[in-house]
Amino acid sequence: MLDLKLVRDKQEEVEAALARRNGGFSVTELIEVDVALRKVQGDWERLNQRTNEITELFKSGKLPAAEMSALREETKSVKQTRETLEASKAELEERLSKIRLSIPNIPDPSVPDGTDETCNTQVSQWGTVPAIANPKHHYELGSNLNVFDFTRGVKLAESRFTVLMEMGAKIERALMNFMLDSHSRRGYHEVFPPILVNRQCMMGTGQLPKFEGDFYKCADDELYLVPTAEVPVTNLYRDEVLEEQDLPVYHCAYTPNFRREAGSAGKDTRGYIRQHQFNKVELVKFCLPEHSNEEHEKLTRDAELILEALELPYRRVILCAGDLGFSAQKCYDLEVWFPAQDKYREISSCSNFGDFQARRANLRYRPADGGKPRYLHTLNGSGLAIGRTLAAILENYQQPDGSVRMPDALAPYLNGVTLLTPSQPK
RNA sequence: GGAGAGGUGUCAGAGUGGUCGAUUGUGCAGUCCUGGAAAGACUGUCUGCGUCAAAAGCGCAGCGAGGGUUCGAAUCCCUCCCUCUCCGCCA
Repeated sequence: MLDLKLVRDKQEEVEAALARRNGGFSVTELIEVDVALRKVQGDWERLNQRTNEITELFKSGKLPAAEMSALREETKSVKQTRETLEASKAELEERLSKIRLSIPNIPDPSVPDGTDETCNTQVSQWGTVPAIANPKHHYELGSNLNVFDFTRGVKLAESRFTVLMEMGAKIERALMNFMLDSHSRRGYHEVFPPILVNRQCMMGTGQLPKFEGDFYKCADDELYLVPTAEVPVTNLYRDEVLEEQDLPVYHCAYTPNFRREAGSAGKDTRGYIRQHQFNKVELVKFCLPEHSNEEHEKLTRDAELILEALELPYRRVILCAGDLGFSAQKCYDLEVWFPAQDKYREISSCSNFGDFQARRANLRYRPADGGKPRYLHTLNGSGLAIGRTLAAILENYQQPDGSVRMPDALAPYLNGVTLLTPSQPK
């Protein structure tokens, strides 16, 4: 949610910044409604003032009977006018909040121009792409190694659900623990939040109201399956005021994630890359506004360290303004190398939201000097998407005979298993 | 799921329908006192919106949420939500 005062004072700058996104957002209607609302509110407040005056007169004690009934009459008419005003006030407020909730965040000045993902630019690159002759896809390798059972996943749910079998299940669990342990060592406090969250949470981080159809929702309860741990973890401190000295706050969390939209693109119809349900370890930060850029770099670095520990080649790209997510003001994607696809694929997305989510979720901190509460800044990033990590390991660590080595970093988590071979018993 | 209790300011906890943004205690900040601290004394200490260049000031709103009664509601009535306790059912 944008700062209304900023929009009022710097309409043209805001509009120009929003124009860098796709979709042509305008704030003219917002301004109109805001002006109208403030006028109605002023009128309404003056009526309240009069009502309060009349109440005072009654309180003072003995009023002549004639005056009392005159005042009663006046209150009646004031009440009528007020009801009319209240109706339009409510309508304007509704419109205003609807508009505000549907306008995305302003791209940071350091975000490059561009219309879509083809305009994203590489910032850095790590590792060397392995030389593999005729690399197999992760889903071929994984099926042969009894890591994935795609067919039964569909039987149990529907397409884009997969059963992890045997070592598949174990590696997934190992990755989860490895990631959480690594981040914990770097100061991220681990939490394990509810997987179902209420509507307010989804509004707070910006998933709703705009993308209603993208999520799984309970039929009989106002609850949603989380599309990312970002939602519950960012909402941990919703409607709270943190102390400045407690900032920054770092959290890491594992959750499964559920996304309906995952199938709509028609991409990655095979394999384990794009599922309706997938596991992820998420990093979330709350910090002072003046530190969020620096914290963003550090957070992205913390996600990269997981890829480096697993020795997976990757690159960092900065998203152009047109590809930026709704709530983000700046975002780096980490893309891991997939040999069989012969390209880098997204495995982490690290965003700085500025105060956009903080306004929606009412996340504030009390300055150390005791001043008024201010909105803090929120950030998050995948650290990492576990399923894609598993897929990337299969492809990058594959051997010519169809077996797959395991990354050294996972050794403590795999009970000594260092190699997956097709002959492995079921 | 059944029965009961309750939702007020950092917390605890008052509040005959008007004098309540709200007693008091506690916490916090400042001043005094002290060699220093504790204790004690005093003062201050909620948030949002509007007005204003800004601050002060002023106005409006807020006692879980939403309605109703009334000249006037934290206080009365209705609906909803949430929390707690006991029972049941379970992991």
